Amino acid sequence: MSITIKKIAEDLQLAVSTVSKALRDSHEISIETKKRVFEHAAKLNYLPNPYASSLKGKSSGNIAVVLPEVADSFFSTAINGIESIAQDKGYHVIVYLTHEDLQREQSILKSFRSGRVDGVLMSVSGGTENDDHIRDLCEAGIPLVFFDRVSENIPAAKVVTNDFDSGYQAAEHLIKNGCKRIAFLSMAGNLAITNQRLLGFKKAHVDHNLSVKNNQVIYCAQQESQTFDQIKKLLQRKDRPDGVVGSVEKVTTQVYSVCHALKVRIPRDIKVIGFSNLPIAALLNPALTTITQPAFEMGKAAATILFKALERKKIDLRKELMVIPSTLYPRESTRKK
Amino acid sequence: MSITIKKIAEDLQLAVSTVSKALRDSHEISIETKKRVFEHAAKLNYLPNPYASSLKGKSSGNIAVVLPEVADSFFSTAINGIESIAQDKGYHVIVYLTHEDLQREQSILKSFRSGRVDGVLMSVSGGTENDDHIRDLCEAGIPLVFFDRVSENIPAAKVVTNDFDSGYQAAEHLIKNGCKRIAFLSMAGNLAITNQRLLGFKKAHVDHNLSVKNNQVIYCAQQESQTFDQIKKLLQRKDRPDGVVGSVEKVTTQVYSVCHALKVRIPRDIKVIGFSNLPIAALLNPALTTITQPAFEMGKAAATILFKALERKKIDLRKELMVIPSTLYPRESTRKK
DNA sequence: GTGAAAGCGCTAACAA
DNA sequence: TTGTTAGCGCTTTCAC
Repeated sequence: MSITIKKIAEDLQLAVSTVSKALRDSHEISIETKKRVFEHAAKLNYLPNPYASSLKGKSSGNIAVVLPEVADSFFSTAINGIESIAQDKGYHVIVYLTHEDLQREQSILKSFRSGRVDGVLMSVSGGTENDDHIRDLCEAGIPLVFFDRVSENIPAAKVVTNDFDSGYQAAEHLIKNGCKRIAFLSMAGNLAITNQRLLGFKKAHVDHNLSVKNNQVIYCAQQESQTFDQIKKLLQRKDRPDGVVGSVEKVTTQVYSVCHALKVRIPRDIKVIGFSNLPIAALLNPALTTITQPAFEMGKAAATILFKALERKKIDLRKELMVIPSTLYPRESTRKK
Repeated sequence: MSITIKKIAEDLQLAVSTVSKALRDSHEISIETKKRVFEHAAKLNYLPNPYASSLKGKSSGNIAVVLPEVADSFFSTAINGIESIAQDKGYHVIVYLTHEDLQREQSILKSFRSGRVDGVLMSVSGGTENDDHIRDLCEAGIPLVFFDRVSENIPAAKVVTNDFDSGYQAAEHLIKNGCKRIAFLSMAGNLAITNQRLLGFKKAHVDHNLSVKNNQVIYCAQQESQTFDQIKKLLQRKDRPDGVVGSVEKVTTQVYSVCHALKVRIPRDIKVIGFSNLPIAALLNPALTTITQPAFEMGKAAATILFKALERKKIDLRKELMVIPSTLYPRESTRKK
């Protein structure tokens, strides 16, 4: 069996409580005794049983990261940021994937009320029309920090990028490069993030005296093959758009696939800009103009806020809102001529 | 405070043990009582405290996934596979990143002896020259399943792809398409996986009466910028290779970056094939010929083996070895003419 | 400065 | 079929 405090106590002819205190470097214990305890513990490779401490203490040493998916450059980079902070703090990161499924998200969040995790970082799934489960979690007193995909009406800490501005910039970039009929590829599910981007997109049109027709906004399905078909149909219209904004990475790469399949030339026939964190955007055919989010920083920031709340309870998470701007990288896919 | 068994017992005028048994659907308890307990528990939203059960039971309900990094299509897809199985089994997935750093890997593995996780899935880091820490973990009796990047000499379960064959195929593919001087981009750190691929690569050369000079094999640094410089130097040699095999994804995309920077044309000046799980390989400029590993399946398989071991202890993990073949997708980057 | 003992929430003998 | 009790490993009063 593994080494316990009891074993150390016996070996050293001390009481369990003395060893416990010594290990936590309590001032009640003499230097001498502490030294003996530390040395013996090190020799035996003693590791405290996390469950015993959690049962008493109340803190599990775990945080949850709830994501729609992980095979996406934004999320995998964000995990990196989160993990870097968590490792510093000695916390453990439990990853949960919702696959954009509301039911799964609900049952995952519900399980957090068991105390397995001390706090939650989350990017809501696209299927989340209903956010009672998130509200319940907050009301249960479990610290929650949203990042990227937030649930707007819930009073919790939020780390986002400047979505409205980015949508505006994306549209303006295309307009300045000569586009007149720009399609916006959103995602099904009424996400705040894509809504904000769409609002910015529309505002840019207004400011440049262009109108946005309803059929220029496409709500892409979660399923890849369906999205492909939707985009295909879009590009086969007789009034085919001359520009496209992809509101999330998955959708943007699909535009490329469809263009390749239909032999629609980028940027000549159609210009493409996408929200994406792909490190290889510049290597695509043609190089993809991107709005790139500070994924690593956002992960780090969200984790930092969460730990601040975990350490001293006084912080009011409801008021925390952090906006970290994205960057537009112009590349071949939106070149003017 | 949260709902406990004791609370349920009091409400229902039962003993805690009765409630405990009822909740586990024990046959000792009457249908009637079970029904009352279930209903009341549901009404109160009772969730068992995972620490209390773990303290007793011995099983934590957590598994660890130890990875060099997460921003890599192979690993992020593998996590998907792992998570899908874990969610089925009601297990929680704790992710640990080593960043290819031996020390970090050591301290992470050491922490597992505390019992926080019931089992470990791992892909070893490139810096792992020394594997005592892994051996120690196994000897501590914690079930371990390697996937993809295995430590060959350690007697633990392994899920790999056919690395030797894939290396062979990669080289042969280039040779058949006219390459005479093929470089192999390995990774620093003596990984079994890249070694196997290299051996296959060499064997293909022998079989086609070609020799492999030492300077055709490059051991790329962990640091991106250094790798870039190494590849740059390679492509600036007067006897520049006419083909390149990238043994891991990170290295392969770097070849593209360097070619773009140096205006070396693919496939005309140099043909490129890479081990990669990038879903957008076909969209690169030019479309990248890949050896694609069954990442999702490998993750799933590794998790399945681990859970088999966790459920019935009789399985001998040391003997488990599963080989799932990769697929070569020929694309533009290796086209003959 | 050190030790004895209670108890965190749950499970599993053993009793009734 | 149900209840009593001990104990998992640790922390935390409270005595000594």
